[in-house]
Amino acid sequence: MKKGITKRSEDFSRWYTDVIIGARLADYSPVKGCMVIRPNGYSLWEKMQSYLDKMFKETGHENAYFPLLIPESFLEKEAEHVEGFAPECAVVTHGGGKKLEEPLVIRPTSETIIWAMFKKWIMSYRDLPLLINQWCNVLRWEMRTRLFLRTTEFLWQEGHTAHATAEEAEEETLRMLNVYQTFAQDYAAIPVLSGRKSDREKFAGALHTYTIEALMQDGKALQAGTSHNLGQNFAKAFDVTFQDQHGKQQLVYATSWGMSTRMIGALIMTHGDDQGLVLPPRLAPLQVVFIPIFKGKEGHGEILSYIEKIAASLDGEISYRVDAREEYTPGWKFNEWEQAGVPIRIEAGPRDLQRGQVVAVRRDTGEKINLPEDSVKDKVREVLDEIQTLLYRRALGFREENTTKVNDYGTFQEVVSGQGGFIYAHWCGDPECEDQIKQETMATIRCIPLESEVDRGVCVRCGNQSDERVYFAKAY
RNA sequence: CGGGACGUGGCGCAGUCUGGCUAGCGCACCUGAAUGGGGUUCAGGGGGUCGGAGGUUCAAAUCCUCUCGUCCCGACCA
Repeated sequence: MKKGITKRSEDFSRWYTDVIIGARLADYSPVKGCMVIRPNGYSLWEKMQSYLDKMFKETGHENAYFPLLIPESFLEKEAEHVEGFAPECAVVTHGGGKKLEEPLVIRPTSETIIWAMFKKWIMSYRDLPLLINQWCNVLRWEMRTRLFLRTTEFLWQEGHTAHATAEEAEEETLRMLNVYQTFAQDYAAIPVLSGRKSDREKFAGALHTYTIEALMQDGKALQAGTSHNLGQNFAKAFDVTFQDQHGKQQLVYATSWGMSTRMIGALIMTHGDDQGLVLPPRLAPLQVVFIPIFKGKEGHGEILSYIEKIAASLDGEISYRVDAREEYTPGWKFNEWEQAGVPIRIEAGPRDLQRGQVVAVRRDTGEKINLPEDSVKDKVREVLDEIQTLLYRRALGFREENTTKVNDYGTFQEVVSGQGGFIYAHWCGDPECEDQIKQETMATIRCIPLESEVDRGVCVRCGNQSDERVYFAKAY
């Protein structure tokens, strides 16, 4: 008997929502487009934060915090930036019961206020590079929202750096793209394609944008992190200059990069199954759950102390919990913890106690393994690693199966509307073609690979010369 | 903003067309007992005035008018 979760094959969107509700990651809030992140979801976010934060620090960045409210005029300083963000900004017009002299925008991203501050802090080349990150919430007034994927308010991290040269800025942009890629693959077990965005898809105000793109189980792509080379656009807009070694005033070069709670959506849609959430062990807030199997009224205490003893041997290295609730049956608990995505479940009942073993069950494969009492710790550690690896391989296999090299527009349209996935095809570089393709097929350019082998061909849409292939897909 | 649908205990719904019994069901919740290796069973129990306002009527969840809200589809997007 199954209830609660819609099958993926039946309705992927509903499945996605069911998984989130079932795993208690989040819930709908009274405010349209906003969500409440519940403890299960938030602890997952904290786990992500801790790894990312460590990587940011290792690459020389420091955390800081800038205000939520930004003078409206700041947003207007960089032409392309205004155009990109103005429509989705929430604006505060009143405060303290009075109309404000200048409206304040709730940050949709913090480039403007940060660069207003950078102007004060950067005088000389000795002040560079300036490497700042902030963890915060941002607000974007979206038309259509979905839990974790697109909500009006979301949590993220935004890095903002200032450099003396264009080369350094570019290097930084790619370095952070690489951090994101490492995080996605090694921690979230999500294979990603990295590359550059087309001009149409790039960040408003950037010279160019790099992205990591993941493929979800329904064949749609999801942008999971972006890194922007902002060139001197914001330095110009906010007049941020420094004096170089030769005494000359120069404009500063900038980057910014971000990863958001959307990553949780990516996690769900990459690894989840019809039973619910499946978490990669490295990000799972809870890695092992112990479930005592009681028989009759007697002996509950013995089973529990048997479990407690074994569980205690994991302490410090592996996060676990003992679910000793009496009011639920084992089967009920199995389902509940499966929905929550816990990587390993360990059952122990009278039979196990007698044999001096426990039964471990893998969330990813459902495989049951008998573990002798004294080998639990080593074995669990080993299986967690295996799960981590398998999840990545499985996802990678899926992406490979769903990446199609296409040479003509007919096939292109067929694949987009049929199988979906990534389509690796020639594009001439003309935004006009890109637009046409989007209108006709709903597919967009997800990324232009950084180093593609020279592969001469013709644009799928217009037939003009093309030297490289790009990845197309329908996207979230 | 355009097209469609829907608002009835916490959640999901029936009842509305064809006004009329005490507004019903499933899940969840509470109490008790048995059960316990894949959502256990039985018994008992609490909780709604039908999104809101107005109107028609002897009588409105049901008909009419207005209003508010939500969801889905499209134009925008980490």
